[in-house]
Amino acid sequence: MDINILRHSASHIMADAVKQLFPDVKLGIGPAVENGFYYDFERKTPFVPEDLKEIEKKMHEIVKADLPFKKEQMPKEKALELFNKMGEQYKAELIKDIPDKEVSIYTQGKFTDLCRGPHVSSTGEVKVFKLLSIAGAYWRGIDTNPMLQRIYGTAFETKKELDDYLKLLEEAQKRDHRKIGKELEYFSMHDEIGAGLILYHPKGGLLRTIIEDWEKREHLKRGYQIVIGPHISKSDIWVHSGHYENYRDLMYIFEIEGQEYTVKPMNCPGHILIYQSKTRSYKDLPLRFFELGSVYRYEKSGVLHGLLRVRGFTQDDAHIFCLEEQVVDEITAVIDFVSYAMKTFGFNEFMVEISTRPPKSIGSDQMWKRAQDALTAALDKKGLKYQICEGEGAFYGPKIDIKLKDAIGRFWQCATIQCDFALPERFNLTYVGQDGKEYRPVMLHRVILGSMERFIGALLEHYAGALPLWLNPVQVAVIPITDKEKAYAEEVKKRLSENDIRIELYGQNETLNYKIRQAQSEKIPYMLIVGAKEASDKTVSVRARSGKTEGQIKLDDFIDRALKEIQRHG
RNA sequence: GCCCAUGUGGCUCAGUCGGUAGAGCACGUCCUUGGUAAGGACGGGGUCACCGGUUCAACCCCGGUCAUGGGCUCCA
Repeated sequence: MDINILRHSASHIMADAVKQLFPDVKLGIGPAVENGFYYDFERKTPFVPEDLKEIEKKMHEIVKADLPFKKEQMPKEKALELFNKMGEQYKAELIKDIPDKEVSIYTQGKFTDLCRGPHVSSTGEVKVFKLLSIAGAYWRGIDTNPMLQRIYGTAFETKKELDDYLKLLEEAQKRDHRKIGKELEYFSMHDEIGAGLILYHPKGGLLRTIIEDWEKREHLKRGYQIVIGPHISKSDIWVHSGHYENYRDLMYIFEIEGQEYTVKPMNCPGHILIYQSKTRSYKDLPLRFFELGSVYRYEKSGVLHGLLRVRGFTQDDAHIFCLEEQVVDEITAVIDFVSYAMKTFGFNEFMVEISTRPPKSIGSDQMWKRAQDALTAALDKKGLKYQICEGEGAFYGPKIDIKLKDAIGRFWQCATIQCDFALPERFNLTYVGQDGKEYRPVMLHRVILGSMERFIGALLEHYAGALPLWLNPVQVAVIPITDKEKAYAEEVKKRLSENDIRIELYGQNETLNYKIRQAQSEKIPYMLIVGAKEASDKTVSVRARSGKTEGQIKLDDFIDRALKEIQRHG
């Protein structure tokens, strides 16, 4: 059976139950969605969590009654009359927008709904379901429309599938980067600093440094040049670029001595100015400018979410200026870079999307077509499958988005590649061709990890906080059993530090068990336990984060092993 | 920005039909020197997010603000 049909039927049963319990509600829509279903209702007083239990109870009654879903086809006018009579103004509005002459309605028991169908044959088939949450949602998703009350639920064919799904939700909650970030002291946010602004604690700062160092090395290897721009600028540059017109409301703007300034919301114009700082020849291209660029955007308060949606963030941003005939190769190289990055950071699967021209955009149709053709050509060359998202592109060009699949199957938007024929036009960028004439370069915008913030959030959730050795801010905990081994513990610390292994010495006056527990809950990859035996033999006893222990091994052997593991990014 | 919920020591949370608060963990001191996930005792720490109102009296009731969470809309 198609799970979506089951869920759609479950949503009708829920609406039926809600109507029975709260006759004054008006129906919105109730489709099946990715992991379940929802139904929107207009109601003066919002639903409360206790209502969900009552609604579920009523739903079980409806299921038990095993009422058949009856389909009826009728002319639009008749349906309109029917739903108007029922006082369902939202349904009436939907009917008016249906282009066909006839519409179908479904009825189970006393509940009738406008619906394309299909449905299961009777309510008795919907045995396994659960209501999950209450939320507000705009009628038809338009923010000037009234806000309806939405109830989310899910349904499955078997109890086991439902239990597995609930377990997955629980697991996701355990991995929540906000929880882990706090527990493991990676970062924090503060009322006094402001919403969406991140304070990195020592461990978060170190993790970011490790990632940023990796980025710089890898970019230099691939022919990028590192550039750095200021965090504020006069507004003029954004007027020139067109961002001012499109995104003024989302920019931090302030005034100094009558001159308007903005906090940088993007890195591209800076890179463009660097490009323009001298006459460029076709021989210079491609030029690849890379910047770990911190940008600030005044995102609406309601969209902020942990590290995933913030107001201040640092992109691993680069702009590639190239000849049109180099575009496909450049995009291909970026895709290779992304694959390498993903593998390095431990993500094994990904999904690709192409987004096309949005309603609000600049540039000619011809430019958009050429840009999009270049993107698809590169993906085809790599043999990658992709989905097309109509109208989801940036205002200056189409883009490729790459989403990483994490350890529990969720997707994270990180890398994007955007093809831009528009900004070079707007800034009148040129290069001198072989014939001595001026030509327009193509500009590619791209990020590999996206933003440090979001990527760190993704990493923490992917690994549930247990970062691999090369990324973990603390790689080794040295745990002396008693104070008598302190001198040897210091020696071990020194030897590891000399080899650039990041260690923490657990020297407190506590029991061995206690210290192991601490190191374990901090998710430190290796614990080296040193007692009298180890001190006299110059060895360490190794306990891995997994709980696996091994007897004494030579300190040098451990260092060797650890360095190798770090090298292969384990 | 919109709808709903939440905001109590560093953390997790309890509590008061309105009479200025409590636990565990963490922290400090002392005792304990212990072989692979919590040794013991004592102690310090909160103007109950902020501002205003009602009241003899507000952490608790009302209004506003800020922040967080679940969604919607949005994401150059």
